[in-house]
Amino acid sequence: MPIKKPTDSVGTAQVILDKSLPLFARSGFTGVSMRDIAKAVGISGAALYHHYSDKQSLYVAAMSHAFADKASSIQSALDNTGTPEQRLERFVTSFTEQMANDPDFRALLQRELLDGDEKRLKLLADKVFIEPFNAIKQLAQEMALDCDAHLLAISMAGLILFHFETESIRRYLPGGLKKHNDPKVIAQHVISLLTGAIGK
Amino acid sequence: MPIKKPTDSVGTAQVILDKSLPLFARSGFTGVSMRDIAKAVGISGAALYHHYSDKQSLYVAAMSHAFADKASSIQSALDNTGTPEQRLERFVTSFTEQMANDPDFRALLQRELLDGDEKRLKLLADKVFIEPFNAIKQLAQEMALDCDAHLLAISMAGLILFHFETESIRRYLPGGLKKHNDPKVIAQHVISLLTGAIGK
DNA sequence: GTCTATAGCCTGATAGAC
DNA sequence: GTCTATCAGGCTATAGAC
Repeated sequence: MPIKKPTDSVGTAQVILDKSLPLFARSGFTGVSMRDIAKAVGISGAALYHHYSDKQSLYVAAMSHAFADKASSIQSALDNTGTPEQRLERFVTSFTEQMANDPDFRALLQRELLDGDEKRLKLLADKVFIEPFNAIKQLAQEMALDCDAHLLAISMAGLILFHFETESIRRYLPGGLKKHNDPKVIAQHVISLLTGAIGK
Repeated sequence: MPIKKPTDSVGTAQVILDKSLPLFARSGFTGVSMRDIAKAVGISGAALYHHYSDKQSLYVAAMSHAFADKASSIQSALDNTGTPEQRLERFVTSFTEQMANDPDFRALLQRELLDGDEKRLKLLADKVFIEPFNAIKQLAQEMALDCDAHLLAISMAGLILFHFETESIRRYLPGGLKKHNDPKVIAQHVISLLTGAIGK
């Protein structure tokens, strides 16, 4: 049971992050105003500045908060037990499921790749992706010794993420079906492709 | 030699599209002001409204213009001569090269996938991607009869595009090298992966 | 910590001269 | 077709009461 603090400022600061994150994910930094966030939180615009010095700080805090949560859950799919094939299957299935369940994270990631400055991208890399990326690289190396592990690790992530990125337009492309948005179907397809079952 | 028009409005309207496109690609719809565009073109803000009724119309016109150009050049890499393997190799090489040479198109595509409304996404699908997508689907079918062609076509495009999407962050990920941004290296990697040379 | 009020700037868009 | 001038409103951020 947490000790009751003399002020409730910490609580509000957290609520601001939680409420602003989906707004930033949906509309981007320039597409969301401090008024929008204040309205979503249920306080006045001026009160936001009691917790964060400016809009940029609020954005970075919201982003860091969201990314810190993801880092550990991605990592959890990467234990070292079993054959490389089993570990690949486990990782792809888990990562696909996690991405499917978090559209806000996906959108925020895409926006950062487009608009993030050096500092924010380095934060994103260090805080979220370096550890799982290294594990995937190692996995990639075990499965394909003669292939550039960095390239393959990127390809693995891209194979999964691109299906979600294109969800909005696949609806208008021939052969697009509901099941193509099912994480189980996507994961199985990616596993087949990566294990060379396709095109051989 | 074109007949000289009594007005030069067509010329200016085109210049506006050409100058505004890189701005929209770099900063997005909400990140660019009509004043920014006017300054880039070299006319006053008010003059823009002589050519386009509002900001949204200008944006859609610029987008359509850029996408119309791309459609034919993507299509040109998809003739039907040679074995499926040769056709795959030719398409991947050409598509990768084209994407590498047009960062504005890539950025605009990513932004539309994030922010495009139904109407714009349908336009993008019909005007740019349906034809090449069908050709890739057919190619995919010939190379992997038991695999969902729609899924595989998306994967092929994703394998290529994701390497460019992550250019900004791969710099901070372990094993990232300059050569990973070379379209020849990327294309060769994707071809290897798709033809099952990796992971088998 | 939160409020109301507001400063100062930038925005999309328009009016009307030339 | 392009200009200058301007409007009405939204924006970030601050001041000061409670």
